[in-house]
Amino acid sequence: MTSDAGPRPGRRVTMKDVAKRAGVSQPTVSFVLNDRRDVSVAEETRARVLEAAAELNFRPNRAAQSLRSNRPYTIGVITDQIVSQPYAGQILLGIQQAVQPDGYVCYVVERAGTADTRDDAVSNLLAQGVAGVVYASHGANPIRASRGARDTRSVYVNCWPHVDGEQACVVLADEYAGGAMAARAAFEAGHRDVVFLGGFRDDYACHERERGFVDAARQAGLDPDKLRRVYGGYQIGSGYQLALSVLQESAPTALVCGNDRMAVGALLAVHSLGLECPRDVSIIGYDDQPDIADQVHPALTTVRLPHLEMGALAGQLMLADGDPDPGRHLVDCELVVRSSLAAPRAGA
Amino acid sequence: MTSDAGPRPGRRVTMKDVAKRAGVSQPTVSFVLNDRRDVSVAEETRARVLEAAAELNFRPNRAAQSLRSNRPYTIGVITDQIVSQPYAGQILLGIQQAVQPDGYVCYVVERAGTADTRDDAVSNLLAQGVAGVVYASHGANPIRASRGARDTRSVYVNCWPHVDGEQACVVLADEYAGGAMAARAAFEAGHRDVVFLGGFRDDYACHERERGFVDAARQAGLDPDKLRRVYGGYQIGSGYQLALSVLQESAPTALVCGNDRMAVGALLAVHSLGLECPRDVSIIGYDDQPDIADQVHPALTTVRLPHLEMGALAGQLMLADGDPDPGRHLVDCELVVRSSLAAPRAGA
DNA sequence: ACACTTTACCAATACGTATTGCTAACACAT
DNA sequence: ATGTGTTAGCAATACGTATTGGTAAAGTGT
Repeated sequence: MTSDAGPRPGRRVTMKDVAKRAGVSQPTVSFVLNDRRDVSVAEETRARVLEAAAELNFRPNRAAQSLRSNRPYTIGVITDQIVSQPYAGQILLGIQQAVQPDGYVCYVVERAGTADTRDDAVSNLLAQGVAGVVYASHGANPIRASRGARDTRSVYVNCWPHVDGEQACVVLADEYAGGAMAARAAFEAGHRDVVFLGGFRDDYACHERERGFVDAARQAGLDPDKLRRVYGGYQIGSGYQLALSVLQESAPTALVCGNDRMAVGALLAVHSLGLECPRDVSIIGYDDQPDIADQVHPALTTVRLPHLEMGALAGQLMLADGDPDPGRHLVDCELVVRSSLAAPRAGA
Repeated sequence: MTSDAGPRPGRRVTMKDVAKRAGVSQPTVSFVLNDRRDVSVAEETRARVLEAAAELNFRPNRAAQSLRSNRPYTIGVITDQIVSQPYAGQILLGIQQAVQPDGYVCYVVERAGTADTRDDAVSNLLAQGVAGVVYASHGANPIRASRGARDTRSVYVNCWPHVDGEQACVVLADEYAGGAMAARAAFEAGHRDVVFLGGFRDDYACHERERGFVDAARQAGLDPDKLRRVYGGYQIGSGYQLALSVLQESAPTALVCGNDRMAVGALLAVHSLGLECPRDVSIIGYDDQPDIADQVHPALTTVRLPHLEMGALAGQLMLADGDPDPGRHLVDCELVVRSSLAAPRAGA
């Protein structure tokens, strides 16, 4: 008969139930389960408590914990259009995996819509009493912290506070290194006439990647100013048009694109001009967007953005003791080699 | 001096603070704020309480509420790869918008990874004590409810329980009507030789859409068995290959695709054969995937999946009194007309 | 003036956990 | 035997809210 306990059956198991079963008091159970080594519990008692808790499948009531210790086991995640972007989930997943071992869960709020509904959502979130807020955006950019959230612990992923407070904790991809990586791949494959198809010119990511491109060109012994650099809008259509005009104007052997969607557009443009990739033109993307980069023909050589890792880092920073480590934390990108990049033809 | 209250400054405002300011007891505050009309409170007192609460910007402590009333203001959302899919956010957003007015909050758990980490995540979620769980998947399919969640109120979005319990509450897009809608658009534009480029053949969505396609053909006075129907895998590459072989074999004037990515693949195939869309071949997608359907050239005529509405419905069902209304709740899709569909050339 | 109902409010308590004293028992040295 | 320190454990309490069971005052009908 292992089932002597079974309290009021509809209720969840509480510490009191565990205490009764182990023949100790409720505080003792609390001490044991929280591994409070500063208060002494006999080893044998500890074992009995742990066993009882396991047998009853005890789960602490987070509401009671939060109430008592005034520490909510909840992290707010405020996103931009990010939720509607495919890589958004990666960041979220990274955060979750980082905080889950400590029993934390994420409350996700999309700040789409009007400013009103957004502030509603955020204040709803703060009303719940979160341990902190992670701001995550779809593209690295400044973001306005919600009013009322100024005194809340905050971590910014892929964005940063709009005001000039240097103490903000910011997690970013190392876009400069990523841009250099993409460009270097082209140069090392032997390309000399490489065009940079950037995204929004004012964009942080675009700017950094271009810096990387320029420095990589220099390192390859080329004059960056001789290489064309054009700008568009991160969409398939933009990539299509930019590539079309670039290819009609001259005959570069490689295109380094602002992201994978632009690369797909470039691919369409190459096809529509009767050329072939990578035989006539190599194409390099950015993002490693799932179901896109690896699915087009030819599959894209691209730079993977470390969204999972960025989320994980944000989660760790959020849980760290004291204020989250201020400053910019850069996470490395990774070159993903597929078939859209090849050596230029001998004649080129 | 409006600031006579300010209790211990670091603390959140509680009902006691409001009570003191309004000159009443804490229970009275509770009655007023919860609009408990069954207990009587003088109109004048009620007003005083409301004013005090507003002045102090009182927010109820959800942890305390949950503890006392044994009702967690929390809904668990368990997703599949959905978080890494672009439309996932739409479902989530829909749920949130539906439950937010009631003060509920969503905990999102991605069940990616091994079965172990998944069960960990889910049990973590249940340990928090959620009011219910919404299962959301990226493609309509059966899903195995997590063990330990069997007695929890559940709503399934875009999926259904793996076991044959008829009492499950399921929210699905009306894929049959959507498929018919897509096909009808082609037939009504004048196309006769239309090919169905399906996704996974065993897939629920593919099956339903094909049923819609067949019935729409019949209604258009065509013999469905004369129309080719081929199957692939919902990816760009699959659409590319299917379209390529279909177009090389005969000359259909329209392709009805399993989703937008397959449609993009089909577009690539059309281009690579030196044809033009929609002049030579019309293409119809499915999903209305953001940044894809509206960005390719030509922009895709497609069927929008009502993810936002499905999420909202799931949220409503979750909050309904009593058990969630069992059965399949179908949500309508919507035809989105863009330029990839045109009338067939006169000669065709 | 009396009983009875209604109105308006409050004191007390419960929810499950974490923490702060306190007590009892024992070990050890004086 | 006495003091001192350590170990092991529990009783009591606090967190903020919702609910139960009162009580005092006012109103109503005779």
